[in-house]
Amino acid sequence: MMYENEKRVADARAKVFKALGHPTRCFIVELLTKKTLSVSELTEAVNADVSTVSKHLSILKQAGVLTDNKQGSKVIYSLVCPCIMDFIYCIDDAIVKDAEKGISCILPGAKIERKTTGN
Amino acid sequence: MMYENEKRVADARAKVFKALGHPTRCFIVELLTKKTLSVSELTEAVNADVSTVSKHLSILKQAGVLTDNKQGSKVIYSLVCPCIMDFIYCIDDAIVKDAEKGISCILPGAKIERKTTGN
DNA sequence: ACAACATTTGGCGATTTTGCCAAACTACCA
DNA sequence: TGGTAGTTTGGCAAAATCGCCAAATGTTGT
Repeated sequence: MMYENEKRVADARAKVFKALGHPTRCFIVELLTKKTLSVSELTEAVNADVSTVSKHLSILKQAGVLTDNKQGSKVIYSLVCPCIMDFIYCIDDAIVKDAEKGISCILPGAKIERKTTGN
Repeated sequence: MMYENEKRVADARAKVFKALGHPTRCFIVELLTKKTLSVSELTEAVNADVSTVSKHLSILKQAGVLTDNKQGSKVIYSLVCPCIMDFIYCIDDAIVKDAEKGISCILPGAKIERKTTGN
């Protein structure tokens, strides 16, 4: 963390990870891989206050994970880069491997369903 | 977020992301792609209090990102799964793409050096 | 212009994270 | 056994995050 550039790179990466580091936000990202959704649709899906969801969306957008698109009075959110999901699957693999090796059972009893390439 | 399993998966994923969601921890992970390092070596590299670094390491270990290995009085940390770095590069790509598209310039002026496959 | 819907923003208490210091603990060595 | 280097843990104050409510803003249709 000595040099400026290192610091900047670490900050930029951490910002993205931090944005994804909340269960609701992870879930939102997953939902958006299937199709674009409005704030109210997302709100219903995640079962939280609209204002809370709006703030989560703002954090994800700020981090560059999502974009929004105004359609009438609705705001439609979508993934900037669907590759983010590949990336989440990579995490899943690591989690599952961990569980198998008994190193640390992060995910007790949960089933992770992984999509095949087609979407 | 309605069903138990969805919640558990989101929690597990978020835990990993959260662990990576701090500049110092991101940097530690990057250092460990090059070679395994002891707590004191890492402490010097990141320029923070030993106790702080130790706690960061504990968080990364708890999340399943790192393992440790006691060698004498030293504790050597290493990446559980080097694939985590591919995954960080994937983030970098997204960041750079963003910057290029001007959607959100997350990383003003920083140069991200990406390793080729050989390490 | 008004009402109804969709979303964002401000604010606030509650909780969590962060980073330093001091103290405890462990392993090695003289 | 005492000393020292390496690491972890406890504690605490400062800072950040979270989630809800209320209020403001924007949009559509009448």
